[in-house]
Amino acid sequence: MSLQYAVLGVLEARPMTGYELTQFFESTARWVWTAPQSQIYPLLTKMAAEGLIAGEEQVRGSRLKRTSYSITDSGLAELRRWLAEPHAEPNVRDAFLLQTLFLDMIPPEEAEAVLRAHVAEIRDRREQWAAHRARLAAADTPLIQERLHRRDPADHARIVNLKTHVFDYLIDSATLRIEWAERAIAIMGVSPAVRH
Amino acid sequence: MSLQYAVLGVLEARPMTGYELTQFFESTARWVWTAPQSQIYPLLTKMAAEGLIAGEEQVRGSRLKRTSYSITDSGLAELRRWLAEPHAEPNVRDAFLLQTLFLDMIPPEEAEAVLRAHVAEIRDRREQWAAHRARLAAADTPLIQERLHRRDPADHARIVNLKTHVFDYLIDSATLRIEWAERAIAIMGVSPAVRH
DNA sequence: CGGGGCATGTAAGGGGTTACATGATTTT
DNA sequence: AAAATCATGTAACCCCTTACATGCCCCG
Repeated sequence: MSLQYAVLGVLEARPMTGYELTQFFESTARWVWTAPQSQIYPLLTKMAAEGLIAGEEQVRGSRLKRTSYSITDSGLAELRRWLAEPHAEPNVRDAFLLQTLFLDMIPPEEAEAVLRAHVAEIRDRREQWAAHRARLAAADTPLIQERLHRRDPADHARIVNLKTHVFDYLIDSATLRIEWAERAIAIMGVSPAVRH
Repeated sequence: MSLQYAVLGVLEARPMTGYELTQFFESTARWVWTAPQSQIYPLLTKMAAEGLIAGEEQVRGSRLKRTSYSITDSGLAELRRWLAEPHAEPNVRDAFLLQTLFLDMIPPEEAEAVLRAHVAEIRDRREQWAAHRARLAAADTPLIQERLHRRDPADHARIVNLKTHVFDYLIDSATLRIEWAERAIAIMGVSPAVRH
């Protein structure tokens, strides 16, 4: 249940409500770990019951209530425990590779269209990762600023570098996949160039 | 439900029993799509009911029964339909990147140990992918031989190239991840070299 | 005759997806 | 006054994981 640790990691920066976490996991965090709203609320209830986070009810307007959750000492300890532990890699389950494996069973033009659609999608993702990487490198997101605020300034560069490095991986892996898919198109033998 | 299409793709090479498919998805195919035995048998029953595959009961010895499943015309058509369709990329959910993102919260030595364990695991996987790639490139697995057998010899090179290309991706992505994790260790600032 | 491989099932539980549902508050 | 946004829930369903369960066949 990694989502739990993603939530703890986010709340380490500052307290948030379920709504804010939902926004976050459907927007920014989406690029490393996605979670829909229907997963967030039950998880917060469960984590609060376990004492990993503490919820404080706030009143907006006259009646509307919202709960702001902050990480507890116990939550921070549990996060640190998880972080220090190596975890087995999940099983490989890549639908796109599976599809490519059998692409010789359909006409080359159709196979090429599938590969091109994939390239377009990965290009989009890469752009968004690159944009976020730039914002992180400049320490220009609200969350990173609040996070750095309570850390030793001597460590700021190291923390920012580590986070941008994660996005570097996402960007580089997208590039690898794009170039790989383009070579796959050549192998399919549609392009006259490779037919020589 | 990609497992269904993985099964169809395998059965296109030759008919197999549930047991053989289980072996296959826990060994060779494991490197692209894993599936445990408990998923295979119910799926085969379901697919046979839908007419995508046809099961033929065989008798081994006096009483032991086993069912050999072959792909039907309808199954082949469904596989081709799926292959020609572009599929949306799944949401990103990478527990290791998540862990790395927060690795500044634990002592550098512990963080380094986590990264090194990861590198070791990916190295193992890369070796096995490379071994399988070599076997594929030489058309030296039983399945690829049976698959090629019923295809136009003019297409053999293209089919083998496409399959080895898939394993090239797995190998290259492992290399990327290893190098990335090693740079992450440098960023953690444990090694005196980077501290200058 | 015992152990390992062949062969097929099922059951419980976790996590994720999609969709439905409700109501208050703020903005236009 | 309507529309957008804030805010929180729930329910059904699918896929996957782990584990338990059963029995036959073949080889040594």
